[in-house]
Amino acid sequence: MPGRPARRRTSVTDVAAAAGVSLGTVSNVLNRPERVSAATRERVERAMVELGFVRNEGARALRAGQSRTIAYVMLDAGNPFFTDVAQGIEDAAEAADLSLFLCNSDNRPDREAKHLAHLQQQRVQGILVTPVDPGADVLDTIARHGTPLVIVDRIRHDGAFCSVAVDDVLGGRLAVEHLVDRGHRRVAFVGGPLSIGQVRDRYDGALAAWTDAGLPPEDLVVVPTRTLTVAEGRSAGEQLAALPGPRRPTAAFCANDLLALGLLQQSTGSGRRVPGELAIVGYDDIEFAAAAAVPLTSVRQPRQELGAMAADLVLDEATNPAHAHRQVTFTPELVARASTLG
Amino acid sequence: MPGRPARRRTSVTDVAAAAGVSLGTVSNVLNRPERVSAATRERVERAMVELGFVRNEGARALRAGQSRTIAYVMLDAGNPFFTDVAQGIEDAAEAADLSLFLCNSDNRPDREAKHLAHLQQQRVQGILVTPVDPGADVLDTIARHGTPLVIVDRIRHDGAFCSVAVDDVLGGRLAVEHLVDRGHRRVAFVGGPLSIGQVRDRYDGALAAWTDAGLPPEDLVVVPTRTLTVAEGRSAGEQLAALPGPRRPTAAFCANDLLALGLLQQSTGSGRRVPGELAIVGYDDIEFAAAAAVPLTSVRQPRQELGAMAADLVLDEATNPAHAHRQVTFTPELVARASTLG
DNA sequence: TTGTAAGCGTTATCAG
DNA sequence: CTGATAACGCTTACAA
Repeated sequence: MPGRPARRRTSVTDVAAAAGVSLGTVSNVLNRPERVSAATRERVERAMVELGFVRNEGARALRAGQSRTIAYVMLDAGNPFFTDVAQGIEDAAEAADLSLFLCNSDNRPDREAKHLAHLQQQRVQGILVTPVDPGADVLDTIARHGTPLVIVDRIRHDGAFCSVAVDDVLGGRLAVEHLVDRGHRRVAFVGGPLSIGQVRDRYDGALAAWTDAGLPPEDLVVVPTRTLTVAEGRSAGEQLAALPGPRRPTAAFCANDLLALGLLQQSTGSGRRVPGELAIVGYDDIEFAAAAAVPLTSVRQPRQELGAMAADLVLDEATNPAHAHRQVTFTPELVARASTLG
Repeated sequence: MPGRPARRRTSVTDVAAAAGVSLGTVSNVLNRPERVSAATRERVERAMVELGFVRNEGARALRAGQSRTIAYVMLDAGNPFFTDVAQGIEDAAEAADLSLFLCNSDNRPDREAKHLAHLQQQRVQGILVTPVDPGADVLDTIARHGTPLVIVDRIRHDGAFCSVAVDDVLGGRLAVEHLVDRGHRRVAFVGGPLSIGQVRDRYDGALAAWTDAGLPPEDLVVVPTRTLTVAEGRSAGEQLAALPGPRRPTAAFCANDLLALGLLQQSTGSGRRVPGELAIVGYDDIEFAAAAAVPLTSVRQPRQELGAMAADLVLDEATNPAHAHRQVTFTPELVARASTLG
């Protein structure tokens, strides 16, 4: 078995030599084939195949001064919400003939910073990011250095970047209005930490709807969580179960679907009927929400549209000299299912 | 509000001019700082900050002849199994001081091919891929052109690449042995198409265990699916429910967890008790498996280890002249939970 | 210790 | 329509 192919790859020069033309002609075949006679072109193309020529994108970008790549730095690749957003970006990128690279910060600021630095060194055309902290200085630094950057699913209130997000205050409202409509008068808000803008907004919307309905604020019980994960949802369920009967909420609004699924599992697993004894509303409407054993009522965000819009915005910033930053907000929608409709 | 920063970014030359040194010195500050006097170095570093210098990785790689990036082309970013594999790769890559780009083929051969082509044009150090079709010619083409390539979670039987996978025949065995142990004498295998190597192997292992137990092959009923998704799991549930009582299996082994979750949901949703009337075993042990309303018995694959090993293999192929292709196989493990333990 | 110059692979310009 | 040449930003001998 022979070793790997030699270290140096074949270049336009090699192709030119093999085809008996100058390298300018090879470049023309690549970039303006119409300027080359059919015969020559064919000879060059044959040489390319024979030599296994692969264009060096780095050199090309170096010369051109810009690349054909954008990137999305995800907050949590394990959360289906973000992979759906990524899907939307991918489709938009494909339509614009751009390639998309995905990176996962996994909620870690250090990893996020590393990815961002690497991407700007790669001179990608633009960066989409769902940041750990939308206020973080790294983001400004990237933008200041000239790489277009769009914030996805978060808002930066100073308008320093384009951003696309969903109206989470409204989403929180929808969830609680639904529960109030179904007759619940003691409801838990499960989620945290409130320092996350999303969580804060959903809570604010929830509280607004609650008081608008004339209900006492103390009957909207906050069950704080450390993260937005299934495991934390389970432990929230234990906390709820520990409350004395009269103080125990008859419904819970969870800040995302992972929490809701954890809560659902803990509840049914320990014998509480859902929605009979505890109604549950999630947030995001990920695929697993509908697929849960008790299909989950959830607030749906237009995930793919979110991604597609973000892609359009970076592209505009990268190519349109008259670009102005925009904050685009989408409207969420409540999807009622069995977990509240018993 | 001023427009974006000027098109041209500051280069080593600019930094050199600003710091009053030659560009060679700037490069030394970047690459062999010990060769530069402290005073000069500091002057250069200050200039870098002031000018907002960002190293151009494309140019660097061009000159160096190699990049510090590897990539993983995922089969389905929406399947938590693959994001966990990616997590393992990311950790290994970080340890080796490499950056990882993720791409998602979304089960589409055309998208896979596009990503692979783009990556080899980017001259990444190596490519990890879970291919739509491990036998596809594109893979050979990549390798022939000199980019190290490792197949993840699939096997290429001709040994043309390194690969890491899990012993799926054994996994299938474990699942069915467990069910037989629990007394089941009529079992469904839910999964398909059998043209997918994984599915085929799991089925073969299941059948082997079944006949080894002295049970008649026709009592291991195949319920074919078109894809490995939650939706197909649900429709498999409907097919099972439609079978006349005596012909209806008392347990199902699903080719992955998404199918199992769909089946679980359809079953409990239509009033069948799990595991009382139908025991269910999944495959992959994704996080949602344990979090399902009836926690799912599943065959666990060492996902992170799979990813980490794959990263080690590409790295070896990229850097070790004596590299020889290896097929690494991991051993799966059955995790028994409520869905079979009633 | 610092500076100079060549070259990585590509593309665009401009003269033939 | 073709071919020589410069330039993109960086690294690395090698010279000063």
